[in-house]
Amino acid sequence: MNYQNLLSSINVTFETLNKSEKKVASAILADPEAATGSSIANLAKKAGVSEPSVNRFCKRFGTAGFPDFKLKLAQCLVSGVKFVNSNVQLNDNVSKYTPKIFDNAIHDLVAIKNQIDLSLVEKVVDQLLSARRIFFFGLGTSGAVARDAENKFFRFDLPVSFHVDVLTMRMLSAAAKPGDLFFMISHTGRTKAIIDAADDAQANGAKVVGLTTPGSMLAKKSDFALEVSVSENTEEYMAMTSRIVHLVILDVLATGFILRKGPDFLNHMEKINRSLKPTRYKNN
Amino acid sequence: MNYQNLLSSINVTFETLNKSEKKVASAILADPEAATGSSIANLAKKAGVSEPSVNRFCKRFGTAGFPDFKLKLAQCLVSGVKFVNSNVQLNDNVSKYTPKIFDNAIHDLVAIKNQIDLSLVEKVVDQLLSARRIFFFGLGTSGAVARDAENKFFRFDLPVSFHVDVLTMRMLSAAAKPGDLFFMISHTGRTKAIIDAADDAQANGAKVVGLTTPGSMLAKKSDFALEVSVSENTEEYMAMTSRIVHLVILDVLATGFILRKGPDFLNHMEKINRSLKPTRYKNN
DNA sequence: AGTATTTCTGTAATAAAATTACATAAATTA
DNA sequence: TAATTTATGTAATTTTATTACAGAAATACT
Repeated sequence: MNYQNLLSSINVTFETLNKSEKKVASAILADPEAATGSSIANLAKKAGVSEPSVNRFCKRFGTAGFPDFKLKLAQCLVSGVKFVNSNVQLNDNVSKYTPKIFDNAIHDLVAIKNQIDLSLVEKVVDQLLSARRIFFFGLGTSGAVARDAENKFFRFDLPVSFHVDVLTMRMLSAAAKPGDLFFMISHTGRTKAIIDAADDAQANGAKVVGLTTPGSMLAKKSDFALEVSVSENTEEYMAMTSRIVHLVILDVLATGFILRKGPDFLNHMEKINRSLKPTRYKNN
Repeated sequence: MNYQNLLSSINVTFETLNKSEKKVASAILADPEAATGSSIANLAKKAGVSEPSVNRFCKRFGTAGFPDFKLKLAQCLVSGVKFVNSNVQLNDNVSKYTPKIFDNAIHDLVAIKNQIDLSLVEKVVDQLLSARRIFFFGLGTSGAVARDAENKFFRFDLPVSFHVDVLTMRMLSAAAKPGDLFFMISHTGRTKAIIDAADDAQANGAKVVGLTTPGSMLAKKSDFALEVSVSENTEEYMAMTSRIVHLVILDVLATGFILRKGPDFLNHMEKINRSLKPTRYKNN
């Protein structure tokens, strides 16, 4: 259990709590700030339970006891992220929905940061380093992510391309060869065109990396599945946080790539950055 | 006294402290993390002073007492630790650079969440609602953002398009009309093609929204400047957090748009979501 | 220098807070 | 319905923090 999302842990597990624990949870969620300042007796009274119930509650959430719980709660509040009730409501005004949208993104980033399989990251970096060619495939929202990925990775002196056209995807995967890397981006992991392309690519001896939801079809198929689970309901009004997380994971992979290439490689990167100078007006 | 920099307060005022207070300060500064976890007796022992001395020390720094002091110290560590040393180093391994990349993105999102001008958000939503046509312009990384924006806004039954081609940009801005909205995305805010297009569009009576760095050329020119400042040095190893923030801001705008349209509009959205069903395999 | 005064610091008592052990109550299962 | 498990509270204990006060150290003043 990580202190960064203590509040959201409480929120998420709320339904699994028993009666008195729910009372404690409600009391804390109602005013987390206040909870960090009050004594166990006070909070117990507010929640309408006994002091040991509060204590047990704290331990259930992986803290040493009440004082430790308060400490970690206080820390999780400082990051400015309140996960309580962060779903957008129909009657929200701008000062309500704006922080919620941010909080959702922040929340998911924190969650994935703590969940991400580091050895898998390394393996994927290995694949990127050794690939003969790299294809980023994505449709819809993930198409924008694929484009961003290409925009990042082409700088690495790699034969890389992104594709958002299902016919091109079919042709490329049908013509795949060992050494090719197909980097499939799909939030649902059920997009037919992507799944079919993954099948074809693998049948031809190419490797498939999937950036998708845990346990999805694509995740199961992929040689390397980067699984990203985002909070529920964030898609209701179209604020997809999954793509945000996908982009950051691609940043991580790109960073891993550069670091493995060593300091000399930075010259190459610098050359590319310099090339943009004439496209920009001077400052002021 | 601000708790956010309790640690630095201790540091700054160190010389003005008396003997036993200095001992306490040293003990805390030596290992602040440990201090947040220890009891007053423990810390007193470690510092070589009596317990009331520790207590007095805490009060001197504007806290209610030792527990309160620990709480605030813990909070200041959360924000402090993150900003220190969150830049990727050349010798970082995967377990070091991965959280740093995430932290950078999280940090910037938190910062912008607290800085964003809500009335400006509303104004831009107004513009989006009333625009005759909407164009998203962006190049390079911002091209992917523009693509993502289009992917979001076309669902709103709007004449919206995104462009990453400078010739097309020129032509569109040259042919702009009052009522058109040009949504310019540029991290640097100095990209010639974008600036030129903004000039042309405005000359033709169209409105320009800029999503860019504070005080940039584009920011100054824009009728509505959504200014996003991200932490320095994040671009060194190419983990651009600005585009992440840009995407989230576009989410905010999209959300504002939907909410203003009211509940009936959700049917329209639902229709679009349903349309994707045949493109996906069934779950399992 | 020596006394007075202020400031500092620790001891010991007190108060507050948290935890534990245990017993009873509630819920679940057989 | 009885047996068993799980949940919860009471009361005792332990830990922790604070306060009041007194003695020590430092400073200021004759």
